Amino acid sequence: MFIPMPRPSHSPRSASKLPPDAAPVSRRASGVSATEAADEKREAILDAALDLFSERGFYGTAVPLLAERAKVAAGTIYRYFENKEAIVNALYRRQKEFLGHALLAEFPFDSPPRDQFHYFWTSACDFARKNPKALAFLELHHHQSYLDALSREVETRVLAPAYAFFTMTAEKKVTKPYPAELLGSIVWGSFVGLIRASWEKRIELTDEAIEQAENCVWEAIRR
Amino acid sequence: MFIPMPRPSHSPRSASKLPPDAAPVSRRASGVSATEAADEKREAILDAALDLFSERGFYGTAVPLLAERAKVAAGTIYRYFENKEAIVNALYRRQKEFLGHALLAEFPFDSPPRDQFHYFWTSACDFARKNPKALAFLELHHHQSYLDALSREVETRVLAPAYAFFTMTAEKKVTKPYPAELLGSIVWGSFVGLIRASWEKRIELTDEAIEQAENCVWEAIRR
DNA sequence: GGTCTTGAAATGAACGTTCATTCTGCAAAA
DNA sequence: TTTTGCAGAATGAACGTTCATTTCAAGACC
Repeated sequence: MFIPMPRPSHSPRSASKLPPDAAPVSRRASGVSATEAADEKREAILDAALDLFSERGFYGTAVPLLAERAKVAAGTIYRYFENKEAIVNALYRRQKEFLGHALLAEFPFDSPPRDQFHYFWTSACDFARKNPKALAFLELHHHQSYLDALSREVETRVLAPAYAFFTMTAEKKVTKPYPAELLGSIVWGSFVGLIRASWEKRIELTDEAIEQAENCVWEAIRR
Repeated sequence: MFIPMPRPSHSPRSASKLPPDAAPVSRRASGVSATEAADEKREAILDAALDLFSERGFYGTAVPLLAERAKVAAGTIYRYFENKEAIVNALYRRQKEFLGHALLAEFPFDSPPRDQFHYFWTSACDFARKNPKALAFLELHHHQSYLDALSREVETRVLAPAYAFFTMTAEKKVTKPYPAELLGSIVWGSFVGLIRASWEKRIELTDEAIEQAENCVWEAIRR
């Protein structure tokens, strides 16, 4: 039988203070399976969070539901994350970095700008097709109040190469002599518009449609 | 002393069934001031809802906070709206219609497509500058699960003229021979991208920037 | 005077979070 | 080889709070 006890008003969670963004690590350095299991659980929580946050948003997702989806108990979540905000921030950073890597992984730095743009456009569409939830999550949670300074920093860092590209191409007189931020917002806006249209079944995201859109957007920015 | 009563699981709100989207109306047809006062209160609630929903989203906005912002008691809200969902739906419909009217009010039906596009682009940017919250609300709540069939119908109806425009201009060989939905998603996506960039202070939405963006987007779609 | 409107208070449900307890697996002891 | 001890991981009921919603006494209005 359960007997409720008077509880200390602010117990400092004993000795182990959780590092802000890391999985808890077993004390023995040699053992692997325990750490792996912990990592798996953290992954399961983040996977469930991606599912739910991208569909229902941050406030629309209850922690107990998140726990159920991740197949862990509600309390377990708080072994891996300080609170609900920490989950959304960890996920945001991860997905933003993931997107950044997808766009930069094989970027043809030595190719002409038109080819570089082609690489960007097809990589971005590929990312959207393969990771629709990741993109939906990033767009839905972008610039929200619960994102912390580190998440915003990641955002800025991932965006930086795009501005560099548009500054460079404008200098080379390949693209229009407009601010890099303006061209960037049109390109990214078009991309998001296209992807959202495909999510809402207004268009089908075929290779042909992607190529047509690329053609449009290049015409938008080229001089 | 309060004696809790068993409550009907779905009480039909006594005699007067609230019409889904109208303010409660006094029974007398001649009287004005009471009806006006009721209308004012309804407006105050919708105004507060626009403020809060556009900043914090649907789930992130608490009804008591909404009441406080509208300078009305929480209970009063339920005299004007059946529930929280009814508020967001009423607001969505109103703002979508508002946007539709802004874009169609003085549409130059007899002008050449390029001029029509210019009218669309400047009207849309004007709307975004004058009603940033309305646009933020519409973009944030677009295609969300709590929007009902009527709201989606309004969405479709307001979108229809845009498709008609792109179909017509493609037939006239003015714009690229691509599906209207594809061109539409690129144009609207660019517009939203531009406006969001201005909200996030990445660009300043000057007349010059609007003109440059218009130039880009027209180049994107023109043949 | 009778009807309608109001909003403070009340309500139960659901929220994020906590923590006493149980489970688990390995290492030392037997 | 088996048993025992124990620390870390996991659990889920309970907590205090806040949520959306309802109630109802008192005032406003014709």
